[in-house]
Amino acid sequence: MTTSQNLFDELPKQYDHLAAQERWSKYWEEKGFFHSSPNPEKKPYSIVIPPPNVTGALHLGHALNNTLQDIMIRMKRMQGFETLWVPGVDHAGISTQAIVEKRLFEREKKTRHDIGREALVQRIWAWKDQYQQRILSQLKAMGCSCDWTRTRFTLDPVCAKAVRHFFFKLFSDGLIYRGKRLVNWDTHLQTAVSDDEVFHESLDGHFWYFNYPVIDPKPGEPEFVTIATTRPETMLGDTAVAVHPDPAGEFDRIEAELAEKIASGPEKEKAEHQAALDALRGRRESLLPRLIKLAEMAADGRRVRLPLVGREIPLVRDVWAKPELGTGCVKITPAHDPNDYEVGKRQNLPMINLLNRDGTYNENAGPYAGMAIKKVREAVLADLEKEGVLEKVEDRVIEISMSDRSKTAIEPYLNDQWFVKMTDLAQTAMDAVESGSVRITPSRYAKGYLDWLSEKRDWPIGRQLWWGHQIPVWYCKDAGEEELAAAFAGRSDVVWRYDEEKHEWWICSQEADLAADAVPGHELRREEDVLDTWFSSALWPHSVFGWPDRTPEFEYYYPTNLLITSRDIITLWVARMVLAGYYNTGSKPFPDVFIHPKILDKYGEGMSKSKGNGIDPVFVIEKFGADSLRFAIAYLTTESQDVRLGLDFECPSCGAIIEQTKKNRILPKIACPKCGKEFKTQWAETEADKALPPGPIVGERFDAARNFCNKLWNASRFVMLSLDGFVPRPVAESDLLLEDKWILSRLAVVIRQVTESLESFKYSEAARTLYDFAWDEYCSFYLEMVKARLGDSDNAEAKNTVRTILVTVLDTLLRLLHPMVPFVTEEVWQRLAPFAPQRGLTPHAAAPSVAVAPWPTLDEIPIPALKDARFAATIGEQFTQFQEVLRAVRDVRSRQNIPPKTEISCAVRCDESVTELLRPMRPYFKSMAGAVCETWGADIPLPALSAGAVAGKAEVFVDLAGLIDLDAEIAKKEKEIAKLAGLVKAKEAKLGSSFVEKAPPAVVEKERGVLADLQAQLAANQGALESLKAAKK
RNA sequence: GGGCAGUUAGCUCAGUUUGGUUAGAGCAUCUGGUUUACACCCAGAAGGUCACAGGUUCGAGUCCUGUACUGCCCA
Repeated sequence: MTTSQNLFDELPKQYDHLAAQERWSKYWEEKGFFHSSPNPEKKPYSIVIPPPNVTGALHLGHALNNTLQDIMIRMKRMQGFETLWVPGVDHAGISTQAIVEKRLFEREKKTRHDIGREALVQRIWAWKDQYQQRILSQLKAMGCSCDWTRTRFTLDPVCAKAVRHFFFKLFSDGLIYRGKRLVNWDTHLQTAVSDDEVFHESLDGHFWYFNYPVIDPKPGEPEFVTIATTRPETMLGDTAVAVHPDPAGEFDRIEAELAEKIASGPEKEKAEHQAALDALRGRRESLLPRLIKLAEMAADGRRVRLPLVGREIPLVRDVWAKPELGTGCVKITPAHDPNDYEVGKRQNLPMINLLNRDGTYNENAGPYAGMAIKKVREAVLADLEKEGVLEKVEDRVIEISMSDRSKTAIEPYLNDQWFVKMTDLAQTAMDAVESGSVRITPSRYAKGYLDWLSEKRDWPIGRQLWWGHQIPVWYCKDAGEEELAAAFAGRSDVVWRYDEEKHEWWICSQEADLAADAVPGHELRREEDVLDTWFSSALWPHSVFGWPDRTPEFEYYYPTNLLITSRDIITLWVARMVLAGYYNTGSKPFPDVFIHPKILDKYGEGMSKSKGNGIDPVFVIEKFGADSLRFAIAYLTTESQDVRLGLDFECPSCGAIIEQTKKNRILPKIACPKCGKEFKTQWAETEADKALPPGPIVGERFDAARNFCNKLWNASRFVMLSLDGFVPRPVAESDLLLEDKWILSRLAVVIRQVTESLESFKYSEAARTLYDFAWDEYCSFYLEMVKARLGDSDNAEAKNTVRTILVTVLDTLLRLLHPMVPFVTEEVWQRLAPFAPQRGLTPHAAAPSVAVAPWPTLDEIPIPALKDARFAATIGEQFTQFQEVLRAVRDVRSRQNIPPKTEISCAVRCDESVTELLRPMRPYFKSMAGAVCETWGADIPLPALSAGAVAGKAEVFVDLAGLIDLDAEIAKKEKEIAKLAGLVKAKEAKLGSSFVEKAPPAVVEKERGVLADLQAQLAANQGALESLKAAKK
C-alpha cells in the first residue's frame, strides 16, 4: 500500500472535533505553552479575565467574551510576546449569598439566621468550589489558553490582602466616611440591594386621602390639609406636609407647556393633551385658592397635627409638591421615600425610621411596633377611619419596586452606610479617557462612562451580607486617644478616627485582624458588614499580581494590555478599575478597553441566569466542537451593540429539532415530541436526569461555522494526500503561473487585513476575510486548478513547486486561523508535519505546534511583486476575467441542462491581451467546466448555433449544435437585453446631465467607459438574439 | 424626561468612517449533479423602491434634519 492509501484511511472525511479537543488540550497543557513567567528577553502582553461570578455556569455571553480574549492572546503569543492571560472567578457577594440562601430555604426550610454566619459562609464556599470548577472546565472546553497556575478568586488571600490595603489607604487618606443613606431594603433577604438589582412592577393599588387637622386655624383658613398616599402606613413617620411655594406660577407653567404641545406636537396626541389641559384648568379653579392660602400658611410657619400619633409637624414650601397631582399637598416621610428624603434634606426635617431590618415596624411606630408592614397598613387605615380623617379611597395603578433577588417588595430604608469620596478619584478616571490614555472601543461608550463619572457620586461600599470581605473597621467606645496610641504604639498599620455622631472610635487595621481586647480595658467590636463586590473587583488588574507587594509579576505584567468586557458594567467595573489602578499603583490598569456586543436570544432578550435563557457553551461544543462555537462567535462580533442568536434543541435520539421556548428553556429534561424519548438539558440536577443523554443546542450560525471547519479539514486532507514524495523547493517568480501569483498575492493581502482587523478588534471582519479566502479562493479555485499539475508526474520540479505553494498557503492559513479555531488548526498542523516538515516559499522548519508558531507577516513572502498592491490589483483583474469566462460557460451549461459528462466546445471572442491571458488556461475550462475552448481572438468564426454570454472583456459562445433549448436561450437574452437597455439609458442620462461638468474628470471618464461596456454588451446580446431567432425559423 | 444603538433579500447579518460601476454573504428556496479533498459538498438561478419624509450634492444605502417603530442604559 502506498503512503497515500494509508493516509487516506487515517484521514476521515469529517473532522472529529471531540478527539482533537481532548488530544490537543492535553498536549498544550503538558507543553506548558500557556504558562507565562516574567521574561526580560521578551515584551509582555497580559490580559486579566473579567472574573465570571460563581453564582452559576457560564453561558454563551461568557463564551463570546472569553473567545475574543483568547483570540487576542493566541495571536499575541504567536507574535512573540511573553503572553499571560490570568483566569479567575468573582465571589459576587449578594448574588451568591442569595442563591445559596434560596436553596437553603427551598430544601431545608431554614433561613440564614437559623444556621448562623459561620455555617452559611461554609455552605457558600462549597457552592463556590463547585461552580469555580465548572466554570474553569467550561473555559478549558472552549480552548481558552489561560495560565491556569495563576487562577485567582476575588476572595482568596492574595486578593484579600489587596482589598485590606486599598481600604486602609482610603481610610488613612480620609476618603472613607460613614453616612446615612436611603437604601433599597430587601426585607426578605435582610440586606440592601443596589439600584441595578431592583425592577419595577405595575400593580393595582389604591390612593387613600387623609385630612390632617391644622393647628389653631385663623379665620378664613382651612381647618385641615388633605393629602393622598399609596402607602398609608408611612404616615407614622411623616415629619412635614409640603405645598408648592408658587402654585399659581406652577399652573401657568404647565398650562403653557401643554398649549405648546397642542400647537406643535403630533396630530394624534392632540386630543390627549387637550384633555389634560382641560382637567388642569378645572383643578386650577377648584384648588388654586386653597393652595395659595396653604403656601402662605407654610411661609408663616404654621403646623398640622399628625393623626394617630398626635405629633405636630410643619407645613413646608417645597417644589416636590405638585399642584397638578393628587391634592396638591404631599406628606413627607423622609426616612421611607427617596423623594421625601431629598425634601427632608432640603428642609432640614427630622427623619424618623419606622422599620426594623426584618420588615416589621419598630418602637417609633408606637402602638404598631412589632407588626409587619401589611398589618400596620390595615391597622392604620382602620384607626384613621375611626378618627374620621379618612376622606376617600381611589383605585389606582401603582408602580412598586421589587427586589430582583428575592422577588419581594423593596422598602426604602435609612441605614448607616460606608462611602468612598469620589471627587478626586472619579476625576482621575475621567482624565484617563479624555486624554486618550485609556481608549474605549467602540468609542461611543466613552460618553456613558464620562457622564456617569462626572456626577462624582460617592460610592457606597458596605453590604449587609455575610459573604464577602468584612470591613476591617473595629469600634471602640469610651477609650481615650492616648489609650489607643499606647495600644498601637509603633504600628503604622493601624489608624483610628473619632466618630462624633455615635461617639465611638473607628479603628482600621491594614493587614491583621484586631483582637477584641487589643485596647486594654475596652472591648473592640468589629463592623459586621462586608464590602461591595466591586470594591474587590476594582483591584483585579493589580491584585492578581500580588499588589501591594512589588512582586516580579506585578512589575512585569502591570499595566495589563487589554480589557474585554460587556457594556453593562462599564461604570460599575471598568470605571472603578481605572480609578483604583491610578490610586493604588499610580498607573492605569490597561490602555485599551474593548466593549463587545451582547448575545440576545431569538426573543431579543439578553442571556441571563435568572431568565434561564443562558445557553451552556458545552452543549454547543458537544455537537459542533469548540472551533465551530468560536468561529461562529468571531464571525458575529461586529461593533454593533447586540447580536441575535436563534437557538433550538436537537433530540439526541431522533435528531428532531425542538424549538426552544420560554417554557422549556428552564427545564432539566425534555421529552421529544417526535420520538418521545427524554434528554437532559444543562439544568439537569438529579442523578436520574443527569443520566439521560444531553440534548445539543443547535443554530444556523453554528452550522455555518462547523461547515467551514470541515471545509478546512478537507482542504488540508487534499493537500496531505497529494504530498507523496514531496521535496520542498525555493520558489522564484519565474516559476509562477497566473493562478500561483494570484493566490500568493491574495495571501499577502489577507495576512495584512487579518492582522489589522484583529489588532483593531474587528473580529467579524477578520473571520469573514479568512472564510472567503479559504473557501472561495483557496478551495474553489486554487485547489481545483493545481490538480492538473499535481497529476503530472513527468515534471517533478514543477510538481514540487506547486506543492510548495500549496503547503505554504495552507500553513499560513492555519496560523492565521489558529486564534479563532485552535483545535482543528493544531490537528492539521500536527498531521501535516511528517509530510511537510519544511514549509514556506523559502523552505524552513515548521514550528512544533501552531500554538507557538510565528504569526504570519509579509516578510515570509520573498518575492516583492507579490506584496505590491498594484500588482495584486492587476493580477486580481486578470483572474477575475478568467473567472467570468468560466462562469459564463458554466451558466450556459446549467441553463441548457447539459449533462456533466457531455463535453461542450466553445469559442471566445476577445482582444489580443485577453487571448494571451486566457489561452494558456484552456485546461481549466476543461477540468472546471467540461468545456473545450480552442477558438480565441477578436475575429473568429462563430459556431452556427450557440448560446453564450458577455463575460467582462470577452464574449463566450458555446456551440450548441444538437443540444440547444432555443426558447430558454431566447428568454435569457431578452431578459438580459431589457436589463442592459435600462442600464444604458440611465447611464446615458447621467452623462447627458450636468454631471459631466461638475463631477471630477476621472469619474466622468470612468462612467464613459462603463457606458461603452454596457453598450457593447447590449449589442452583443442583441446580435445573439437575432441569430437565435433566425435559427428557430 | 435624557442618552446610546438599530431598522438593508423570507430569516440572521455585512456594507455607512472617507458619497462614485449593476448593493453583498450565510441559511432557507428553485434547477442540475455519486467530477477519487469535502453531500457538513459542487455548479447555477431566483430573491432587495436599503423603515418613512424632507434636504445637501452632478450623484445618497452611505452626509444633514425630522418622523415612526424596536432594543438597551440613566433618571
